[in-house]
Amino acid sequence: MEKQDLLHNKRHSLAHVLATAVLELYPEAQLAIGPVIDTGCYYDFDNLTLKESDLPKIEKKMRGILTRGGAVTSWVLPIAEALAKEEVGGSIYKAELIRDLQTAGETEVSYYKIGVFEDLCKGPHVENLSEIAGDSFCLTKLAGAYWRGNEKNKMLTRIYVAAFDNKTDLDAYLNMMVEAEKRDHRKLGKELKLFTVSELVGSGLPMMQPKGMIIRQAIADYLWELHKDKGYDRVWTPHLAKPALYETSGHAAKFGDELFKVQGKEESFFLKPMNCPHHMQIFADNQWSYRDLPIRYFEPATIYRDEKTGQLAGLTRVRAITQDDGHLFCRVDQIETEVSIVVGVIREFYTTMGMLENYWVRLSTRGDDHSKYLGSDEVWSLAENALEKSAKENDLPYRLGPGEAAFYGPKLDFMFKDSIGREWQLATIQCDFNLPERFDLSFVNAKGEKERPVVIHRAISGSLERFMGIIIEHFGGNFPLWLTPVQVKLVAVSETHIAYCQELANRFKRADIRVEVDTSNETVGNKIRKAVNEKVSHMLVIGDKELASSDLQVRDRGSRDTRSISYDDFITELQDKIAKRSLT
RNA sequence: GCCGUUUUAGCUCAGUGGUAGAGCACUUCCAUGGUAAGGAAGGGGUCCCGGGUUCAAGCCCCGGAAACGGCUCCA
Repeated sequence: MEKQDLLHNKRHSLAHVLATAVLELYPEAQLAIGPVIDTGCYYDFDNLTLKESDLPKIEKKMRGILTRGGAVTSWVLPIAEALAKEEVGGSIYKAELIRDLQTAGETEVSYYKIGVFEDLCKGPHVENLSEIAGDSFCLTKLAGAYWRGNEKNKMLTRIYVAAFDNKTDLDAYLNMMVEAEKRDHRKLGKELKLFTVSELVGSGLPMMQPKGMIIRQAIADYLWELHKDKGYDRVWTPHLAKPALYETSGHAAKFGDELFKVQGKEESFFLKPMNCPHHMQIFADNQWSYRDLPIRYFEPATIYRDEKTGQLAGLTRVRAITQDDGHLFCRVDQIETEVSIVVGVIREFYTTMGMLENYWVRLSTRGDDHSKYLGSDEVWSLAENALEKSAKENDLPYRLGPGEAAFYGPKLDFMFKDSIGREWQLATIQCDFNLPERFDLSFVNAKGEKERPVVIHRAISGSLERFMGIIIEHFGGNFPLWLTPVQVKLVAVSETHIAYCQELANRFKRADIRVEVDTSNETVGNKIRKAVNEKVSHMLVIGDKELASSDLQVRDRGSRDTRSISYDDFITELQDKIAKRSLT
């Protein structure tokens, strides 16, 4: 048997062992479902109220069951018989699963018996529980989870198990989690003073500290630089609009709960939850000829969404979101060219960030439930086909994502991996025939008739806040030079060297290098330690030796040694790296 | 929003119903230093908020907020 399959079986059997342990300790618990996941397995229970402090005794019970060991046996029951058995036994969740299998055309189902515990299960499992090492797993977390993942259903109690082949693999996994925690953007954001959250300001409303703003602005500037020679125009839109705007667009009906309402003296407004309707009004205030198209608007714009409190998180899920938003108004025959231009920008941006490796693209289409979407079937196939064709022409590694479309149109969603392999949905290109219809947008075609433009919605970084959170973790706080808040730190050995440090700092500043001088009344060792912890790109300790020498002694981030370089060469090196947005 | 956990000094955290603590940071003084923590003194508290129990609450109970781990959602 393949090693992977064996691990899968161990995890699967562990889910059953977990269920056995829970039933032994809490006989009234009702079983729902217990599948295998990437890092182990989980089991969902109803009629079970647990605290995290209950997990150790469940874990202990599981080890006891493994120690007793026992062969695993299985058999098959006709589906009607199985259903009757579960219904008589009062297992409502198992009965529901069986009824679904019945509807799907199954005629029989299998059962597995592990020790004394029987469960409906399609298998496969280990042959004997003795195959599972008692120290190869641990219970990691307790969570609520809706039955069948549907919010309308009852919330069950879920216990997660981390499970691997052996203790070494388990420890490696747990260790990786600890490493991931070290680069958590919330932790680094605090340590490096990049951003701040204030309970007084509000939940989901982080603020940029000066050092965080340097990074954010560098990204925003770069994004505009990537667009300015590609026919884009900058626009600006206010942060409020009358409800009628979103009633027209359909956002009010779709996202009503999540729009912030602003009450004026006489009128009420919504804080804008997105920019497309505003941009469409800018487009609409012109008489466009087909010769003018495409029209391309770009605006890094802050929008506001009243997200449910439980889903707010650091910078990655906030209530004030700054999108690097752009809307292209074009003819149908221009879609592919425009998509290609955007794909080019995306590739360039993510190459610079060192994230283009192993990316993939989801062609997000309409799901089966068409009531969730605007517009006719014809228009949707037109849009979906246009995007698929563009994906093929641009050699995008794409897969279909049914049900993942926006309510007004299909999308190409770009999924990138960060430096520790986590995947993020970032850039997006969306093809929209519906909002132009709703806003009655038009241009005059070659025949002198009014024609409806297509709108392509696109974002490269997605949101500046979220993207910042992601690159903080991607770089682990060790930003490439062009993004580093402090590019050069000067450490004065003693008071007598401060004047020279200031003079040197001014020369760096004139060369557009971000420099800081540590003049504090501390030992040199302590000042060096602080500079290292701040993750500055380059550090120069300035004392008598440097005063006497024409060369600089530079200590680069990540190195414990210094190198000797002339002032001019150093400046050239820095300016060159910054201009190229070099990753190293 | 739902399930679970957490909330004590600027930061990281200890504190077991009986006078509010440590390390780092900060201020002052001494030390004038050479590539990851020099020494001393000092200042700093709405123990998340609101109720309750108790002679007495940071600690126990109830309600709420926020953060975190999940679930759900994500234009």
